[in-house]
Amino acid sequence: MFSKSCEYAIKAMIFVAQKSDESNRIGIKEIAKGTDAPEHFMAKIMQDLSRRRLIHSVKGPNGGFYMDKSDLKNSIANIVKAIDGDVIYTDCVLGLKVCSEKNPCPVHNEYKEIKKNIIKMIEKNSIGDFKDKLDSARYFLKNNK
Amino acid sequence: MFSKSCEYAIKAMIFVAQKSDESNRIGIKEIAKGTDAPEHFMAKIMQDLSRRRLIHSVKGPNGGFYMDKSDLKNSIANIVKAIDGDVIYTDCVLGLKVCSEKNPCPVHNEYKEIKKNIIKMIEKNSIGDFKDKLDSARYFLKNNK
DNA sequence: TAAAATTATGTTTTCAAAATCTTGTGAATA
DNA sequence: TATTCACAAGATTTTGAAAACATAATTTTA
Ligand code: FES
Ligand code: FES
Repeated sequence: MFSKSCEYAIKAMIFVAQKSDESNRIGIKEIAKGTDAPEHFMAKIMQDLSRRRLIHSVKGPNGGFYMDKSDLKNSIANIVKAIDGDVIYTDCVLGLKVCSEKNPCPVHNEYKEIKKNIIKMIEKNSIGDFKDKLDSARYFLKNNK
Repeated sequence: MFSKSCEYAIKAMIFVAQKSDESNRIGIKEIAKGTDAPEHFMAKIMQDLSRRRLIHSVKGPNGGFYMDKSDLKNSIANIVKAIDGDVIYTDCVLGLKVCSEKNPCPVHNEYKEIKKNIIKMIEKNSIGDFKDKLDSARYFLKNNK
């Protein structure tokens, strides 16, 4: 559904949202550990997110990543679009070039509703909402060992 | 959502269902053309489907692939399971090792419902149903040019 | 023997991951 | 105050593996 990069990106965003604030940044190593992601690969993803201004970063000693109030308002959809583009919005489940009413694949009508729900899922919840969820300690970003 | 192989497999099954019967087989070339798939890649997929008895094949002159009555009863889910395994049934949308109620990712509850619908979509419709849809000529296996 | 699937093997492309090099920043210090 | 140094992100390149696609040889059978 999402690319590996995108999965890591979402987890990283939620992780940073929970663990950091304006004056308390968090480094790439911790982010990688906290999300079960390979460090170098995660570093690259964080660059993308930062370049696209979905997250703030500070270089140098005591530097790291953090999210401010407005960052917390971003939806999962914004992350997905930044990393994977709009494939989720335009893809046909059977791989036709475009998904459309004019040239629908046999599964189109069934899939249409599912797609709607997927989009709702990623658009209605903001990073901030997920931060709260994680705080409640009933949700996880990695498997318990 | 599905692998490329799986997309091709589903299209091929629907195509053969529509175009063939017991005494009227259809060759790999036609299947590839009719589904916009690379011929040799599709050949391999057809082998898989045939080995797993989701479709019948006959070698030699006038040979080819065809589906009998019982083949038509297969659901899309059977194809998906044959090609992609059960990832659709077990995967976590954020890539956790396992999707479970005990160790849910932040999106688990939202995704749970979507997953249910996806499974319903692939289980409730049989290949035969899609054959009828295609016959109605309002659905397509490839893009109109 | 010719037509067709089957099998085996090879190549290319894409994606995930790792490594390395560059740039910017804060703090110590002379 | 200017210099330097270490720390941390940013950017680029390389490697690895898997998926997608292609070629060729083999078997089966009308
Ligand atoms: S055309 Fe296939 S999902 Fe819309
Ligand atoms: S744990 Fe992530 S979808 Fe169920």
